[in-house]
Amino acid sequence: MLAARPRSGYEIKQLIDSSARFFWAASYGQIYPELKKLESAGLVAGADSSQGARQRTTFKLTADGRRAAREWIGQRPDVLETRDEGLLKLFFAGSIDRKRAAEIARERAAISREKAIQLRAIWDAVDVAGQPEGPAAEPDIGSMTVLRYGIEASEWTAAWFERAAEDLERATAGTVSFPGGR
Amino acid sequence: MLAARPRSGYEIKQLIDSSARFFWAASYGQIYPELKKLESAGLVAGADSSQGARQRTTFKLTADGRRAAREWIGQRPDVLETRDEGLLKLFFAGSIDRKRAAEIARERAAISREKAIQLRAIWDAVDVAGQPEGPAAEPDIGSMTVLRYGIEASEWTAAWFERAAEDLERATAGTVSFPGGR
DNA sequence: TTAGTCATGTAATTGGTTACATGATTCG
DNA sequence: CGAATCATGTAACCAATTACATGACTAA
Repeated sequence: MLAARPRSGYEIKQLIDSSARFFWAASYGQIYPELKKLESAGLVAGADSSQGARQRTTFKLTADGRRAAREWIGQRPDVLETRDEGLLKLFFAGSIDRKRAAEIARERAAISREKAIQLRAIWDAVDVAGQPEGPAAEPDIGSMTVLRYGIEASEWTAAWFERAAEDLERATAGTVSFPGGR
Repeated sequence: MLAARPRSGYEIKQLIDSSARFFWAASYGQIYPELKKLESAGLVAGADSSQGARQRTTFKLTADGRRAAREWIGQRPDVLETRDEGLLKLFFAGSIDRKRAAEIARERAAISREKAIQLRAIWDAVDVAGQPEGPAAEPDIGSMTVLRYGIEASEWTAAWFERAAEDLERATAGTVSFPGGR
């Protein structure tokens, strides 16, 4: 995040919450100590940028830091972890409460639907803010792609679970057979 | 997992690794201590089921445990966390290494493609094993739904990033304009 | 004036992984 | 006979959240 421009810990947190949160969250308790660690490793440099009595430290990448970032981005992505309580509950519905399965699927659909709405709001905000500065602003292609993915994946997922809920309703109501199976 | 039938910690880990891992992972270092905690809370009961000299403890749900499970599954799913390094790298590509964006998208697609293949293998294994026992076996509807979701979502994601990689290639090669934008 | 936001930070705790240690059994 | 698998467990460590503490500035 410092590669784009110098920022304070507070700004980093804000930026995460308004964009990266849906695929990589972070808290102050992680950000501030990490900035200190990076500074003592010589990868970032902090400079006081207080406004009057309100304290503020902005950090920028050092040459080493920029090199480390380049190296990191050059490596093949590896981490892909998910904790999805909706899937977990659906997974166990059969052995704990069979008839709740459809309801869980519906709730899971709602979660994705809400997420899609939130991400769309971010998209619209960026879209409006990004334009007025002219062609030089160049809305960041990578982050916009990620955002688009977030929106479309959430919508796809919401539709998937809505459909699954219908199938499950039919299956749990009458016979045990599973429509669309195989 | 104990709601379906009594299991040992080892079996729980196996079951997770062969099905739930993709949306909720767990390690021995988590499972064994947790079983002890649940036992002292009276939610599960362990019984020795050693075969000869090979030790083995199977745990089953107590009445309280079953009640707790029902209560848990009755609650609306809440946790939905993701750590996706591919998205993270793509997000930063613009400020660190613009021309790597397409490559990252392609790598991200490959990750989802591999996942889809793994999940398909599980599906096929369950499908074969589940049938011979006749209609009484009743392949668990919830877990099969979850598995189907995993497969289809992974395939959808792989296709999405493949397409995004093509768009990014075109965008980074020539002009800065973003096809398919908005 | 007060609620909201800007701004930084730490302590306690949680949740989890990795690596290690041990040993039995089974199958090719 | 050796490799794989069954089986349990702990210690060290790491990553991260939550809650708390502090205080300045700003806009209604």
